[in-house]
Amino acid sequence: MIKQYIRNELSIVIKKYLSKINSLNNDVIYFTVEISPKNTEFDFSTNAAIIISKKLNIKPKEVALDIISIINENNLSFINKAKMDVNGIGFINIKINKEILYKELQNILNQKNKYGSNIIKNHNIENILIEFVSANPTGPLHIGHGRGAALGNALTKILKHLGHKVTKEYYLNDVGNQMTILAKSTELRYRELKGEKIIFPNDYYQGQYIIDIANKLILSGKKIYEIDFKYETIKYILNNIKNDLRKLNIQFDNWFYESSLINKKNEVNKVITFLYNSGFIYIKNKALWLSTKKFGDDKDRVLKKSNKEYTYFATDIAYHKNKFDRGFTKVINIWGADHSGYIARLKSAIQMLGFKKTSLKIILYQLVSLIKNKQQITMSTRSGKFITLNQIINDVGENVTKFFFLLRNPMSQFEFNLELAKKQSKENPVFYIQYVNARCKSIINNSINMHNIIKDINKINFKLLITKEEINLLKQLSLFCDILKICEITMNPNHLSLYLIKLSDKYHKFYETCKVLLNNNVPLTSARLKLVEGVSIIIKIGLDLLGIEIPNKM
RNA sequence: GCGCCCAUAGCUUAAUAGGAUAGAGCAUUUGACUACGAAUCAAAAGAUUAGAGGUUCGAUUCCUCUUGGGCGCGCCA
Repeated sequence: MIKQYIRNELSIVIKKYLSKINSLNNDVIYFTVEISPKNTEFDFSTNAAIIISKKLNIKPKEVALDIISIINENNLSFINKAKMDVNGIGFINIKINKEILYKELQNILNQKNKYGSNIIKNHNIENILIEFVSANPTGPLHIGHGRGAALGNALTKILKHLGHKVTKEYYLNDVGNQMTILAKSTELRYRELKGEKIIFPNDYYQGQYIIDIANKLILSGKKIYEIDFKYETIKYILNNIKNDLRKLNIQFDNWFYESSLINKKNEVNKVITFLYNSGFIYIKNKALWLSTKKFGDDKDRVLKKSNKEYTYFATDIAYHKNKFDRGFTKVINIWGADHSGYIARLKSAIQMLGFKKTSLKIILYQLVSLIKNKQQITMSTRSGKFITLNQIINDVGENVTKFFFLLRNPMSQFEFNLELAKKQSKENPVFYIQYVNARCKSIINNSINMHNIIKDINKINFKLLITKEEINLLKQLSLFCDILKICEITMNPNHLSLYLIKLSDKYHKFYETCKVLLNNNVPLTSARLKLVEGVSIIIKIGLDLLGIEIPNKM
């Protein structure tokens, strides 16, 4: 939390400054706390003076000098001293008290895998529903679903760790045309296998898995009139989807069936009535239209078709009302970019229902294309041409697959090059990080044979950790919680991945220069051992939050 | 045609609300295992941030245009 500490302390200093110059400015000031550029003796820098100078119309240099003198005159707990940047732009360079680094390491050692949890203040805790994957049960998961799955899973873990209440949900579209076509596809394949001559239409599901299902049904010995093709097909496909997710070690708290909104409670009807009474619905060409344009959509949308059927959109509104009615304060949807055009209408609808626009957060990720043998393969379930997620996991492993996604910004398009992924798997950053833990554990194991090692944290002299490599490592450790906060703000776990790589880098450098187990220096050995233990704890928490397993040996 | 998104080193990419000299990894070149695991470390080289304007103390980031790519524009789901 080191950046947060510094930020808090700076806020106090700024208040002092503002009262000193009799400013009545009460605006919230957003300033950055950055790691200082290389080749300075300072640890962090802030642009606070520049930001303030803009608001008050004073020269940044003057503001900076005033703030710096307040910092240097007072005895602060986190900031040791401050100085103006070399070019005199108005940046304030900050040197921290090393004590806070040692203190933070002690926090890590005391709290172990709970470190960083519950740093959210009570009134900021949200009850979050996060919906992801939600692939239609019309075929196996492919690589694109894997990206959504990895993202949702990691984000959930991070938000939970920070102290939010999070529920993971999979929305299952088990209604509509596509289901009818799916059932008929299986039935046709079944009859084909029974020896009938059939013509298999082009717009039916072409995949091999449909034939597999039909085969299974034949083996069951049931007569054709005894078989519920829709039920059996969905059951089979769903089972496969669950298996794939299990392989990635991803479990959902809820499987929400679209049909449940229509069959039992008729929630769709209720929502439409409500919207109608609120005056948001009109009739045109014998269909019911929702005036989503009023809330920023490109055009109005149909809720009930002229043939009396509901549209997908109508049930989706009911679904989202259902989410909020269950008491969730924040609803997160993770969608592929092909759904981007759908955001405006859904946001319109939830506002009509009286919910805040911001309580629904939609995270888009760009679609994944796959390169195999230098050929690009686009994913299409209907045509049956795709590489399944299962194949990828088998080829490159579940940890590498997940990390491959989590290392990148979700908004960047990326081509999953199968050959490259396999080739790189040996030099993959995952192993770089995991190797840190292996080295940590190895040292800790070897230390068992040493005598007089101090184990009581309170008796260890952490001030012995003074080399450049030790300090850099300690600093990196103390940034962990700041990174988690950034992941929360940006809703993007890739900052954590990058942080772990950076931490690994600092650790390997430390490992090369600072021998831990020294026969002639028990106090230093003990202190360094605790540092190693701290690193191991953070690596373990971090990888766990990303959903990646960590072996003690490799 | 309209809308959303993307473009950074040969390749894969980073940059938290506009901050200082744009960070990494792979590949290339060089050096380090008689110190806790060399799946590592040290070093070299590699960038006009697609192009052109604009906004300002300051732009990869914001605005406009151009080029190249992805996705979406149903009474489908």
